[in-house]
Amino acid sequence: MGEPYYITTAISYPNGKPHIGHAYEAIAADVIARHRKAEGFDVRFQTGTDEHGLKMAQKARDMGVTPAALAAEMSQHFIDMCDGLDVNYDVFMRTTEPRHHAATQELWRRMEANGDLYLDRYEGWYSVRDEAYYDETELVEGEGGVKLSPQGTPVEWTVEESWFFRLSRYQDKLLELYAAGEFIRPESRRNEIQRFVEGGLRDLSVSRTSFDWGVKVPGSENHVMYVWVDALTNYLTGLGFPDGTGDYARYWPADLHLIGKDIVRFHTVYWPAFLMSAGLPVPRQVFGHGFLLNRGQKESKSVGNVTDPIALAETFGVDTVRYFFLREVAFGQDGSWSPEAIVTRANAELANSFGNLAQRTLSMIFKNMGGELKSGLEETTADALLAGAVAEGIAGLRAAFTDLDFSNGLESWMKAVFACNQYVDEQAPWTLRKTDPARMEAVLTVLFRSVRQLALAVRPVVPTAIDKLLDQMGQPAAARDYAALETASWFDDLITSGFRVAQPVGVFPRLELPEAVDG
RNA sequence: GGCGGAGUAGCUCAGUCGGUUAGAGCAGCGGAAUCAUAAUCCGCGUGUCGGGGGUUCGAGUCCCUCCUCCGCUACCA
Repeated sequence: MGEPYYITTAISYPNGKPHIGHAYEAIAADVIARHRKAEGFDVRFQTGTDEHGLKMAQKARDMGVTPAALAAEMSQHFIDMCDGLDVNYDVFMRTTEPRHHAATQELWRRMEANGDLYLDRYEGWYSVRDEAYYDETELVEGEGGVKLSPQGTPVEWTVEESWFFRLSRYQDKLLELYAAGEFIRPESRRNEIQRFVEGGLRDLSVSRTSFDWGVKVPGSENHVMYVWVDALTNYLTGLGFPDGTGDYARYWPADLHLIGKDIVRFHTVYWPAFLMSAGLPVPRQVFGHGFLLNRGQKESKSVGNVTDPIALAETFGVDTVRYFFLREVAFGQDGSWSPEAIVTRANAELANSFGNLAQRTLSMIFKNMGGELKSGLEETTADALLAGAVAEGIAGLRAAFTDLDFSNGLESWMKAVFACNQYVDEQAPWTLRKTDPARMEAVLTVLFRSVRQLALAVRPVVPTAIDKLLDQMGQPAAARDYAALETASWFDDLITSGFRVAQPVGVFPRLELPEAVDG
């Protein structure tokens, strides 16, 4: 067993179907998980749904179903999305599960035992019609200067009993946490949060009495917990907390919470404060990724450009979408996508450069060597240079991926692919076939080895296609992690096994631009 | 209002501690090759590095100022 590595996505609020942002985060997390597995880590990957709160209760009421039934139905859409995108999680956490209620209540008790919870009054602008509090800044002005909610409903200043968390106590400790290392990434987010905390923290209202669809406050049963206490705790529940042995002991604290930039504050201010209060270790890193923009525009129902990620994957292929998201977008920044951009990128890099390299290599071995590989062929300087270029490209990918810099990692990999195509053209095995057959065999063998290395390297991103390729190359299913890159004997073992390359089948076909893509 | 980020080739972006002719990919143009998914390889960029001012022997890279866009945050109404 390797070193433990625990990664989570944010849990999704399932009051609608998954959108492209959910898919982006899930895919990125999956690639991180697969990369770490390939590097030899003992990976635990958790995702899930956050099913409590007023909106879910309201929606269920509107639909005439119970909140629990609605939650079960909607949660399934997120499970389906993961399945459809090859997102291979270990745990799918649902906050409505009894074990989650138990875990959250235990966290609450520990915060209370530490003297950080107290009962007071929550005051704010409340809309009876919306059953929601609004911040002063959210309010709009109606006729005659009357204050209205963003939905245009009347609001009144309301006072409600609420439990409060002494967030103000944790200012210094949080600032120490930020200063110590890379707790918050990217750096721009860290700066923002740091300023926010430096500006002083107010105690946080952490319970509500205006609805009951949530985790009940221990000893205060007319209160349910504030959504973020409930939601954030899922990261512990999935490990068996409060049982401190087993998975919890092995995987907590989390190595990485991968989240969207919009919820960085909850994960980097409230969450570590809750954990400190409860006497638990805080996660090692929180990474706030950017948003995916549709032709530079945020997707929204009002604009009418909402994309169903499953439909996107069906149109272009799961591997293609995964590759595009990680290759095109600088991780941590917003990125833009369009069908044209996906097709261009996929054709240029996956189909034309790498896919065609694999195809021409395997095809020539099949046709000119009877599919049979040979060892002991003479190596030239050009061969050694190519091997070096491939090794360098792969090392670049691995280092960049460890740093969550996917676009540069894949760029490094592409440089190695380009080097291979240059090598093919310079060596021209189709000419050597007539002039120097032995050299041709050596060249094709070098290419076979290079393609294998490149395939293994990029497998976390495009697992299905790469597995199809590695199958055609006789690579054992059990030896496809990065350790296989260093295995000295694999080539001789392959020859010994009597493997022969068959007529190859392309794994990264060229794409046509579809007529239209929508949900 | 405060804090922070960004503005570099048609497009998307790199440009480390300031240092010789500012780079990559895509697109475009020309050529080579024909093993391969009409894929590949080679060659081709006179860009006001947002505007202006300054420091310096020398600035995309530092300072000031202005413009535009974005993020976080505050407040007034």
